[in-house]
Amino acid sequence: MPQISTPYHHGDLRAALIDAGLDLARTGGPDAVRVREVTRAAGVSPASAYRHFADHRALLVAVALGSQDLLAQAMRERISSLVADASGTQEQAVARLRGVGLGYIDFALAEPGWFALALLTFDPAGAAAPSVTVAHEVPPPFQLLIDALDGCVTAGVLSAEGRVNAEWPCWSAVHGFADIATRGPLQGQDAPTLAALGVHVVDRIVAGVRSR
Amino acid sequence: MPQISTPYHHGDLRAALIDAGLDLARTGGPDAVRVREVTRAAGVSPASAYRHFADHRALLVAVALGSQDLLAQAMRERISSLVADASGTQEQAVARLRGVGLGYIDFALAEPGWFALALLTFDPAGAAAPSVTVAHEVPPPFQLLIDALDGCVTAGVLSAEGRVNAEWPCWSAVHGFADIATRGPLQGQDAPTLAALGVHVVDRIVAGVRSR
DNA sequence: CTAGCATGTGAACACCGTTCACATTGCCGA
DNA sequence: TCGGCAATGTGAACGGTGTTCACATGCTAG
Repeated sequence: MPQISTPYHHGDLRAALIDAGLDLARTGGPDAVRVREVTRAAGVSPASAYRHFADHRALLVAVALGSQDLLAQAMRERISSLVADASGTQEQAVARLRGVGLGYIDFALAEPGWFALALLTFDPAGAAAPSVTVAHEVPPPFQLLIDALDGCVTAGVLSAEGRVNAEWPCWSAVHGFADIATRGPLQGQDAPTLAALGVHVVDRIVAGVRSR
Repeated sequence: MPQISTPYHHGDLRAALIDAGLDLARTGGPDAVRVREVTRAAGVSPASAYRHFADHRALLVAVALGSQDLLAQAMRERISSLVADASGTQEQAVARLRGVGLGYIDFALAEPGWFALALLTFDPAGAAAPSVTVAHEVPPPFQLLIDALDGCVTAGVLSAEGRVNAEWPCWSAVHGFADIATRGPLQGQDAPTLAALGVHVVDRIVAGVRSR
């Protein structure tokens, strides 16, 4: 975690506030990360948060970046086991593409609170870029998708023509399903059903992108 | 609009509050429909809202149902011009399916505030079913998708095997793109680009569902 | 050792959702 | 016709929120 300010009175507030925010968001979603609750959980005064964050939105974005890291980490672990498998590159490439989508969906189903919070990170209006240029220029989860699609091109399962703008159908389908399953009409369905539907969605969109 | 209570003092508050809520939500999204603001816009005391709605959530759901109707209406108008076209039933069926998806996307892009509000309707935890059984059992926009897919089966462009659970890939892709374009990284992109990407997403998911 | 500054605090303000006793108004039966 | 009743609207209040500001505290550079 990029931490510049040296610990003074507390030790490292800012980090402690972000951790408390992650705890609250895990069960309560984005609405649960409130200035007063977070500072209360950290055993500190509400006003102290404003020494480290400009306002409530800045705190929210900081916690959201944390949950986005968790999402990216879960996706990487999901596909790491596949890359170790040294089978044919064609199958491997599409397996990685599927793994990216399924990792995204699995994380959303397993941690809906964190997932809903991570979505705030994709909103450019909210993610204030600190001064110059920064990491998080393109969100890590999205970068994993781009890499997987590029891998499909080099492996020959996707033509150069089929590659252009392929990110959006893929991300749309996977993200849309995660949203529907998490906050929409599929909410509360049993886990096996949701997992099966998730696989179905990924299979259909991969087929659609390849059919070109 | 289902309106049971007879107008007493005001004329028809409830309806006036819902209208005011729609006005506020159009520019400000779901967060803008607040009890105090809505009653203020209607020129009435904040407490008066509680004669017609149990709490803030109930008011929000009522306004969301209104915006959902607007969404369904926009989608119907989008496909109505296609049904008039008496060409081959195969092309007609897939054109209707595409029209449903594009109507959904176009509405989201044209009215992001209303669209974000309409999403609340798909959440079963929020849409309180008044007593027995009701309309809105399955949301009208979703019903349009189901009908379009069934039409593809009868027209022969979709096998019975390919039809099962086809709603979810379709809705996921279209809804996911609408969400990404509205609140995500595509937010603020110019309209022609978004429209072209929307067409691309719809084309890919339709191809994916047909390829089975 | 001391001056200065980063950090944490307590109280206050405005806004929000919500409740409650009370005022107003239309309707319906005697 | 008229009186009462129930439905509707009101003003003030309570607890919660984000946010600010003067003030207290304690590390650290010189």
